[in-house]
Amino acid sequence: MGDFIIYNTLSRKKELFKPINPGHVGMYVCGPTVYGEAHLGHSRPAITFDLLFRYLKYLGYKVRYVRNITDVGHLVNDADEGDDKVEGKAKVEELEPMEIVQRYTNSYRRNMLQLNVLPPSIEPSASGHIIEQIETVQQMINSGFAYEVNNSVYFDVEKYASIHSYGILSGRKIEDLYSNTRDLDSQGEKKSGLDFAVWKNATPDHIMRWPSPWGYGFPGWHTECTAMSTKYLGEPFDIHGGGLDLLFPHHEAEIAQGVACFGHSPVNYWVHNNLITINGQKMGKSLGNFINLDQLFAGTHQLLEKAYSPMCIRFFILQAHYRSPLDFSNEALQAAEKGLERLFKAVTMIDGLKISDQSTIDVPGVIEKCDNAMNDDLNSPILIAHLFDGVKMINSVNDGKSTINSIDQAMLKKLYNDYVFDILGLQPDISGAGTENSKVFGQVVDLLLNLRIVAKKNKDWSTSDKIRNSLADLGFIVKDTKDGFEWELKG
RNA sequence: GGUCGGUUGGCCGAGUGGCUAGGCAGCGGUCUGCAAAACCGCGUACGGCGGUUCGAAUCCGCCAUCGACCUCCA
Repeated sequence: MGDFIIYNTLSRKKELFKPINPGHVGMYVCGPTVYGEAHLGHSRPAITFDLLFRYLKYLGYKVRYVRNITDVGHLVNDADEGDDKVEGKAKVEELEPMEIVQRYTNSYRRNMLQLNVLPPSIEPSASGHIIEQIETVQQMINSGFAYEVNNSVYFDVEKYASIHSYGILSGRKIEDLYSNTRDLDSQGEKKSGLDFAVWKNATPDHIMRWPSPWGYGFPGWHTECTAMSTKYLGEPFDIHGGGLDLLFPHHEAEIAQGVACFGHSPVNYWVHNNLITINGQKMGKSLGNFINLDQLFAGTHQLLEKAYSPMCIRFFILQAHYRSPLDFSNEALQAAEKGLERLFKAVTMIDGLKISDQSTIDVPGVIEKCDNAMNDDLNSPILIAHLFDGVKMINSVNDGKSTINSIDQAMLKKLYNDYVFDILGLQPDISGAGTENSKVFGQVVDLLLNLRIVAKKNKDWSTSDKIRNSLADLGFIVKDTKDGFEWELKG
């Protein structure tokens, strides 16, 4: 567990990571609201924190990773008015809200599996933690930072700000917030426009409502994260992650709620991933550039020139640093696709490299650079750059222009296993490989190409080209090597 | 309007006060019956204008521009 540095939004600095309990890390990440298909936007935090999860484990930490499923409490329009998102979707589709929740939870998990995102240790849902949330609300009332009005409970931001500082995470000043609140009229029953609901009264026409000390209702939009993160990770806990768009007000409110409940800040390290744009534009439903992951994998969106595999998407996202904005375009994705292919190809060549007594390549140097890159705030693009330096070495040895000894070969093997597969979580497409059918199939192709070798020996170029061209028409790429051939089937 | 963050070669995308990022595409070469792959070499970029400095793409100021957040959003 070396010196792992991570950027903390709270201090706006890179900090040395030190867990509360040596050897153990508690991490909470804001998961999806399950009222629609998972889209491109969901992939970035999932992959970013998957990378962090994997790297912490690689460093030897025992990690408890909690990622919630929000299935209640997020409102469609104004913060404290309008319908619950899940309930709204349920009405449109004429389904039980829990059917909506189940359907989109399933599809989210399926998409995450495709992206090779590891399942979190615990995946709690808001609707399954109503009792905990009621307790959290009660704690806020007891400490004097929340008040009840007409069967709803609101967080008293003004009172909180008079004692603690509201806005430490997002860098906002309370005065600015007042002057910038767009809609002072919608204050309604709240004491102040800045106050937010922690428990909301619900009339009988709401389907999703639960009994509470304040009557029937549902929890406010920030309550679940405070209740569930501290239930499973304690307080304070180590890392809280999420998209940059959640910084304000969601995470700011979580800090305030945590302080109100426990008397101290609930989280040591706040980590935020940047957002994704498409052709330089923000992704938005109204802009027509909202791409679901299924559409991306199938190539069925009008902005897509082709389908992109989940691994291509994963690699593309990892080629940018998690705190930088990332722009999706067909050109960029296709570049990533080709690069990834080259990387995988080199990895499969390591085992077959010719061993020499001496190495003319610097394997330990590459390893050190890779470690340094990841230790510096998860710099996956730098890591990948160094892995490509290694690719050059592998190819060069394979080409007979450099040599490698057995020790370096073993180190190289471990390096790529650790970094490509375990940490970056990239995996070659192995669908269909290894089955009895595909074995026989491969043998048939080998047979044809062996015939071609004979033709080549006889300088019968017309036969040799016919075999290659015919196979090419069927989607095979044939490459001659010094002592034989290679082939692959393009999907 | 407020807060914050960008602006890097054909495209994507790192980065540091002086030392080649990397990927993709392109060009030239080696290899090959041809091709593909691979290898070698090449392009010499940092929004604009000032300033600090022996030296700035990297620090400071101003301007331009883009974006995020300020309202549910990953």
